[in-house]
Amino acid sequence: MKIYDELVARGLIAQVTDEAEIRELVDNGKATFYIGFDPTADSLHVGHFMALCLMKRLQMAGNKPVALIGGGTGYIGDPSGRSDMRSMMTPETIQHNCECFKKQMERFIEFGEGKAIMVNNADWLLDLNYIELLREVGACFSVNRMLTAECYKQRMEKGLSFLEFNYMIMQSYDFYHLYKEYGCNMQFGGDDQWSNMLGGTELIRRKLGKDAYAMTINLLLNSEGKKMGKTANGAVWLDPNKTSPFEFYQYWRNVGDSDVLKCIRMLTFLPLEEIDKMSTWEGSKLNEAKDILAYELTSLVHGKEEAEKARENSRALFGEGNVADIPTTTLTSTDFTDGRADILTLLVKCGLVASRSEARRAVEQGGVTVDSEKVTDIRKEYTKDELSEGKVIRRGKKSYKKIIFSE
RNA sequence: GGGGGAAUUCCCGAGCGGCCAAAGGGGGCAGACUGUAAAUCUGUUGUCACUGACUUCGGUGGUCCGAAUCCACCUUCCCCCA
Repeated sequence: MKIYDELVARGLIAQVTDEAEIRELVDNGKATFYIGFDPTADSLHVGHFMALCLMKRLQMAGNKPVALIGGGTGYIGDPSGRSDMRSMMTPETIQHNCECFKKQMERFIEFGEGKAIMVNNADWLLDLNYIELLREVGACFSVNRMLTAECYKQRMEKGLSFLEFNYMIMQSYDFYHLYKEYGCNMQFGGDDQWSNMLGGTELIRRKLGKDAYAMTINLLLNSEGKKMGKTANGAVWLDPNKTSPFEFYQYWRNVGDSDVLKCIRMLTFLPLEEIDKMSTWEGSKLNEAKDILAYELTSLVHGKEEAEKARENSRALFGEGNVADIPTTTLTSTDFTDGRADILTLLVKCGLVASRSEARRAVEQGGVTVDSEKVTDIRKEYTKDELSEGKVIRRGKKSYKKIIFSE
């Protein structure tokens, strides 16, 4: 199966400017394509991960990827897919985020001679001259047309600043620049980028009279149409310090039944035939698919070893087996009063709850377990001796900590 | 530039000068049921020394025995006209 068909089969392709032409380019390794990443945070997240996978898939098919870091566009902020204004980032933050992105990307994609290249649009955007730009590029855009773009329509009610309105122009300029500089003839991006990407192809056509192509990938939505990769605490990050491998694993282990197959198809590199076999699985059998999904992804992002650990710990925690390596909090004498510490203190100290009030509630509602024994008394106390061996304290089904006393 | 409106707890959103830690919904958390799923039901959701006390309603002052509620100024946002 050629790469284009595979992308279709995996449900990745959302919109394309010219299917026949793109298929031809991509299948024969003749595409030099770019994907842009705006440094909105100090770590990549799942959405970026999908884009990186796409890069990898296309790279394996012989195409040349260009990873663009939005060190320049980050100064503006993309209004697409947002109902509110982005807060402006300081140059320092942008710089820092760019560095973080760069490091993370290098783990997924091979950069170097004849391989992928990485560029930063700060290098050409920051020095643009306003008047020159207006004359050179601004003349090619119709405000009337821009306003009809879906991404702006959504913002017409809430308000759209001129700053953000210009984002599309900057992104278009990027494409134009890369086309001239690197012969980059194709752009990929999330489906919310469609209008911005079309802006680029059009600019290239107008300025250079050449054709360039754009293709968007489907956003990863769950069965309810909400973006995946988000938790109550924010995004699921690729940085192990922000989202631990275990949490990462658990996120995927817990996806809804109706989303498992889709995720496996879109995010993993498992062969399609194997995935098709899974599609007949039903009911509790689907748990196996979830396990595969979680393992595969954790392994891609954090490496085999971490994936192995996360899987083992999960099994130990939710099934049988010994919990081998779990997050541990070490207490010292100062955490004890008269050599004792009550359950509420322990819960707070190990970070399972935010306050003593919350700890109290958790205990009162029967959600706290110490070494598999339910704790119901909020005054229950533990001595240093009892904790010197370490105890596993668990809040609810899914959060737990090992707590240990050490002089 | 002129006129009008708004700011409440994680979010949306009610809120009469005392009965307001503040309705309702969403979300979160916990429990039951399960398959670490979904749906459903129940409880809970400011803090603490928890049958009580303390700190919250954009900010700063003021009126009052008493202010989320009234007044003044400030900040921010939105709408209409230009």
